[in-house]
Amino acid sequence: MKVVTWNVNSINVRLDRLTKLLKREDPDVVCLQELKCTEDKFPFEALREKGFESLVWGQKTYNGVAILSKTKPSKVWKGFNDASFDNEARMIGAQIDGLTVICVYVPNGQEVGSDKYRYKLKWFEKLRLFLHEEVDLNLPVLLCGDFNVAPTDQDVYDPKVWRDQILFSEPEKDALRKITDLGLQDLYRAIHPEGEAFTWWDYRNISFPKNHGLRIDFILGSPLSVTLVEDAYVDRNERKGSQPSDHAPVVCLFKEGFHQKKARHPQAQ
DNA sequence: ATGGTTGCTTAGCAA
Repeated sequence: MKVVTWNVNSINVRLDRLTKLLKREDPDVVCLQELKCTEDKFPFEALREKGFESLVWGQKTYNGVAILSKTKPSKVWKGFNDASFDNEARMIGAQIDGLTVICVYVPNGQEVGSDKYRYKLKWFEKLRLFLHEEVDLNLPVLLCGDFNVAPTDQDVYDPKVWRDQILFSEPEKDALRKITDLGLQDLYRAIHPEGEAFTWWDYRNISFPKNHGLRIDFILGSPLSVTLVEDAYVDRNERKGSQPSDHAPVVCLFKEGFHQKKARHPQAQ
């Protein structure tokens, strides 16, 4: 059982790279962010030919999220069912053979102190409440996506430069920590407690050749999923070559039996 | 140095 999350920065520009990734990694589930297209322009058929059914919440020009699966996923959420947040396509959730998969594209925030920054912090709090109230974290749950926050000093190339900057400010880190405090563990760090593994490099300033990156894309897992993690890595090579996304995919490999896992302590309602 | 690059859309915004 393999899960991939990737901010593609336009699904149609990245379709060729995506189909090669599907062949190379042979994942079971793929979470995509920043589709930058509406559902009528989403390449359902091209992905079906590669063996994947797609669940899509699109938006014109901006945002857009999708979950691809070899087995047909059932839609459980498109957004928070809250009109004050659901004008932007940033969250989609699916049930896939007893596994709950939630795919998020957290707002970037643009600049510390801006309106977009305040919206980002509110969005994080909405996500936390949603997870707390609507998701049974005693079951196998994966929360995957672009969180637009680097949690620790080793997740940025120069913590002194990034101190209090967007993607690394303390309120953003606190907001992410409140998500992980629900019991959702960073599965990359479960396998690799130390060391750099950036997932995003700005297109500007030749950031990638200088490895001026941040680790802001994660697969977070509920306790049952942590017990089954076998491996986790960043597909850094995907950032190389012609027309890359500015993000690299994050991959998580699980032992067999994931779908059979049942909660030991069903959540009291 | 208020820069730089990419994508969507077509001059300006978002990242």
